Parts: sequence; C-alpha cells; structure tokens
Amino acid sequence: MPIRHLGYVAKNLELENSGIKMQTVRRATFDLYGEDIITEKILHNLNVLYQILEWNIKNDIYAFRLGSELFPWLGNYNVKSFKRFDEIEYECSFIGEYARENNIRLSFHPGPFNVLCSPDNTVVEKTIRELEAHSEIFDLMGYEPSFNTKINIHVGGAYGDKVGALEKWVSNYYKLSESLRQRLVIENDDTTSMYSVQDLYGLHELCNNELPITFDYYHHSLHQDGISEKEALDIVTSTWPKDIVPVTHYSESRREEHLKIITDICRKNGIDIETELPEWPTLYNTYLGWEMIKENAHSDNVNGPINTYGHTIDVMLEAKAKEQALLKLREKQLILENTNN
DNA sequence: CCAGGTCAAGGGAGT
DNA sequence: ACTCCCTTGACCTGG
Repeated sequence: MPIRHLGYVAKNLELENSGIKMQTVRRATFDLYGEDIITEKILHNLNVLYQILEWNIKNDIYAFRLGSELFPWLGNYNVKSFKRFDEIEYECSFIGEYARENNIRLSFHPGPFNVLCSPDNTVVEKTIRELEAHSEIFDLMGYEPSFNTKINIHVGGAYGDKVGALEKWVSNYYKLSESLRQRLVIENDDTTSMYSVQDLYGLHELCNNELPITFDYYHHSLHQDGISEKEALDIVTSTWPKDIVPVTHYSESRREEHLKIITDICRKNGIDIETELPEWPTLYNTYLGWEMIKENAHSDNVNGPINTYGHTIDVMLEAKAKEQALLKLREKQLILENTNN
C-alpha cells in the first residue's frame, strides 16, 4: 500500500463546469467593500469546498489541497474581528469535522510570494502574517497543529547566496508561532539556483530536524543535484515524524506532453515528422510551438508511473486537468512500488 | 454572453 | 525591459 492517498489540488473541473467554483476579488474591490465582500466570498467558498469534498468522497479521493483563495486576501485582515465571524467559524468547524470524519487529508500551499528569507523586511512581515493566517484557518477547522494538515511553501529566494538566505530563513522561522511550525513544510525547487532536496536537508538540520521536506518529483528531475529519485525520496521521508505519512507532489512536463500529442497524431495518420509535417501547416505550427513552452510548465494530464520506492506516502497530483487527471491516472494504475532501485 | 484585457503577491529564468 | 513560470486563472469590462 505504498501510495496511501492520491489527491489533487485547488479545484474540481467537473463541479466548476456546472458553475460550482471558488470566487475571489480584486484588490480594488477588497479596498472598496472590505470585510463585507470578503465575508461573502469566504462563506461562498466554504460551501464550494464542502461540495468538492463530497465529490471527492464519492470518488474515493482522500487528499485535497485548499487554494489560498478560500479566504481572499488572507493576511490582510483579522477574520476574528469580522461582524459575521460566528458564521465563518461555524462553517470552518463543520468542514473540518466533515473532513476528519471521512479521513480526508487537507493542506495549504500559500503562494510563491511568501518569502521568509527576503532582504525586504516588509516582505518578511507580510509573509509571517499570511502564513499565520493559513494556520489559523486550520485552527478554526478544529485541527490540532500537525503535519497531517501541512502548510507547504518554498524557500522563495536565493539572491546568489543560498547559505546566507537559509540562515535568514531559519532566524525568521523561529519568529513563527509554535502551531504554525508544527504545520509548515518546505518543498524542493526546479532550478539550480534554488533549493534541491539536499539543500533542504541542510535547512531541516538547521531547524532542529523539525522541518519536514515535501518531495516534488518533477522539480527533482529538473534539479537533481547529483542524487537519484530514490535517494531523494529516502532522504525526504526521513524528515517527517514517524507517525505522519509524508506528502509528495507529482507533475509532468507540459512541453513533453505537447510533443507526445503531436507525434501521436502524426503516427496515426502516417505523417513523417521529419519530412512531411510541413505539408500540414496547422499541425506544423502547433508542433513548432513546443519550444515556446517553458520547461517547468505542468502538463494537463500525467502518465506516471509514480515510484514510491517502498515508502508509504500521500501523493498530490499537480496537473492542469485536476481531478480528471487523477481519475485517468488511477485507471492506468501505473504506480510502482520498487524497493530495489 | 463572451472574448479579451487585466490583475495581487516575490523572485528567477529565458528572450 | 518584458514575459512566463511557480501558488491558481478569475475578475471585470467593453462590444
């Protein structure tokens, strides 16, 4: 049973197509209407979330990442001071109870703008406020602080000096509340200037071995830093407490998916890519477009296999096609449990 | 009603 | 300097 829960993130396309979707507001709207519009959106979004969880249960999906837009402009207000806080609190605890009763694992992934090591103290202060606000939502949902309800971020900046940036990160990490630190986890990056699994293991040690690492398969493939996927997974799983199942993120390359679609079409129609493709201008132009796709862009769907190397983990799929991608992957059943290699 | 323009946050990479 | 990528496309407006 190597993958315990296979989950997806942020939204459900099927429900969205039937008009059930999260809402947010622009800054100007927030400034104009303040807590009234935020309250309205929060209550709406919690209702949508309930329907997503309900859909997930029906489809045997027991892990879901909450989008931060659940509470629009989180970190810019104290929800406890809102006139209708009672209602928000009630709905939150209802959701939390519902998720716990059904054994659903929830998590957050605050945006890439949360940078604990920024040289700009205003950014650090805003980051701390926003992360604490995420943690407080889990409090409202009735969760004890735990890595079961993780709040996942990246280091966020290197400034050409990873060591210095990490030192700064650690000093700010200890400014966070105890509750937040019992939820906060750190994820590996996809570029060499940023943080590999090994870099983060160093950070884990600097944080008294209390900061778990979320392993992102695809990011690792783009920034391996000299270690194999298996070695990386061995390392990251060791950073989680024994009684908590580690979480990993899984996605694939949009560029390769694009290329595969074109080559499949060509193969089916007997078109030789090297010599004959230019005779089909539309297809050819689409083909040429693949190089424009950024290397780190995510695909719509994923093919797997996801290799757990004998570890028991939860896997969050980060695919544009969301729950549809999950259903398709599950059909393919391409999940490996290798313990050797 | 819908397509297209625009947006709120920090940082890095590619052009 | 500008655009894309990451979290996550949704909001808002003009035709």
